[in-house]
Amino acid sequence: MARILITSALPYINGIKHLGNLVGSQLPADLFARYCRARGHEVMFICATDEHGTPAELAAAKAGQPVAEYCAEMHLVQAELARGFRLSFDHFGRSSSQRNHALTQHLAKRLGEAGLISQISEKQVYSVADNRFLPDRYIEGTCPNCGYERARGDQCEECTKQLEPTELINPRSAISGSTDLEVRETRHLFLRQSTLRETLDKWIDSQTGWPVLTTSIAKKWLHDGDGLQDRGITRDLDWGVPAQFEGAPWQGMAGKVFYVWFDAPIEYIAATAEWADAQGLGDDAWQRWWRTDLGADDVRYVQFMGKDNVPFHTLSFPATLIGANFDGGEPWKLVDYIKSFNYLNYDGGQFSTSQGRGVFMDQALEILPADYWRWWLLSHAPENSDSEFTWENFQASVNKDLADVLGNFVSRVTKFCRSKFGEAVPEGGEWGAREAALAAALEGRLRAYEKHMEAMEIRKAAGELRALWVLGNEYLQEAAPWASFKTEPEQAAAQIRLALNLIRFYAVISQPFIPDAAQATMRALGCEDWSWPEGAEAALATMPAGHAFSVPEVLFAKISDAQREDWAAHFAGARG
RNA sequence: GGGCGCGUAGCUCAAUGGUCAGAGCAGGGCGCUCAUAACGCCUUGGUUGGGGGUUCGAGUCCCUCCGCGCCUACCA
Repeated sequence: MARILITSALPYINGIKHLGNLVGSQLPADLFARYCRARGHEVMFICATDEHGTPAELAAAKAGQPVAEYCAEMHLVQAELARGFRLSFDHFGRSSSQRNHALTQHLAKRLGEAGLISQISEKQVYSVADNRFLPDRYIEGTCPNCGYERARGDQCEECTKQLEPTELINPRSAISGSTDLEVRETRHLFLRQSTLRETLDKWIDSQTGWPVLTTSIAKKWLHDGDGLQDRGITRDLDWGVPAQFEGAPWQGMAGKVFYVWFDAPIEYIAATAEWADAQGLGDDAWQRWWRTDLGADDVRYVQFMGKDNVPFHTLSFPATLIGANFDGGEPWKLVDYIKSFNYLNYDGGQFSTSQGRGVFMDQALEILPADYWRWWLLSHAPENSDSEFTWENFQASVNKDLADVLGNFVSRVTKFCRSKFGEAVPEGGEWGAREAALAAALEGRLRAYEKHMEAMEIRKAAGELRALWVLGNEYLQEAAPWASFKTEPEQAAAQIRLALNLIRFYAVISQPFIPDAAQATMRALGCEDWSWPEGAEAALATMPAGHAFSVPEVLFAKISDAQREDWAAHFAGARG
């Protein structure tokens, strides 16, 4: 048994996430967590909402709510959707928690003591009407290069030229449209991660088997241009972790908060502390996952995220943890493996939150149960390149894989048994060569499935799982119990006894992908033995003759052409 | 502009430099009748984006061209 710490990138608080977000971090993390638990490992699976930053404040303002209230509500909404998709977090925290406030300030203080924090004064655009400093992209104006009138302060989307906000002609606030802008001086804390460049470089080099996507992005940031740059870790905002606090090794930061990308990853740790609090446990309960001097030395830590999050997880967060251990006093657990994902596109374009294009988590659950989405998304996870969602492909995959191959197998076996032997595992007969061959084939594919799951090769694992389902149909076709029943009912009984146990076998191994269907199947079988099959032969004898079961409801109803067309039209345009 | 990646069957995707480039779906044929008109077997389909090179051997390595995507440090 191993101890495995799993974190999913934190979903941002300002709205409901779409399926592209889901498949890029939370869903594959859940798959892995469920698999690890099923194999008997001790798992800590952590996620949280990322609640700080300008977009959260603006979303709250738009909703006419105080930001704290808005975040509290949206956190509940996201937590409910996570439950809807059966995301099995041990704790779903909030980056605005007291635990995160305390830990963020603690780590910042340690970094200050290590000499890794500097103060830099810089000029930023301030909007008088909005009463706030504006991030570059919240300033709009005419592009000095191409004349596009809605160019953003960081880059013109029309001609792709990178800009400084002060270069824009007729600049205005993208929030209010106000042109009452001025350049003001402001001081901020910077994380001197440039001094850790070599350390980070060596650390990344020492990792083996990381996805190319992960290492190439990290290397780019480490070596591009002048190399890794120091990064501002504070902002002029109200909502967040105050950068000025008792015992801080600096002055003059009153009214400022830490930048979200400083405090968000720290929330992985803080959320584990929130978990311990919720369980009524002491600090040692979470420290044994995060401090290698306090029990975490045998922990394997795996992170899941979309490619846009890679720089923060390969560089700034490790820099924070390494820096905080400058004197060897606080050895924090660093990540062992980063599984990163490309993007999922929607029917020829991108999912778009602003344009309401694509399917969002709440809408998805309104039209179909979670398992349908879990299966399609995971079996098409964008591991090697961006992948694409189309309704035709979704309908075809779900109908064929779930309804025909798996669902119909359960149906044909249980109904045949009910009509010929009644609703109990039949007795009599013996295994023959065909049954032994099936057991061997199942075991071979099961080992391959396990290998892919352990390597987090998600699409390959899904393919192997499907192939395992197919073996059942092949066996049934060859064994033909409907024929043997007429001549040798004992033989048919042995075949069906095996087939019923095979259904349980499928429920157990499929549970990480389709937990609800697995539950429903086990309930119908009246079986509570979820033990992972070590040997196929023994696993196929779990339910003995005489064990009562019932025929389950149809596990997966098919998606009709009419439904598909309806949804395709409905989700093409604006949300709602 | 710079960097990274991708381009393989109608579709979605596989293939440590090494048999005839594979699988699922879709298409075609046959079989079965337990089952959600489901299942099984067989089968059609490719100049691996174009061109050049290295090699005994290239989907894979190098160069070049075409097309697409992502990142480029103040969105998170």
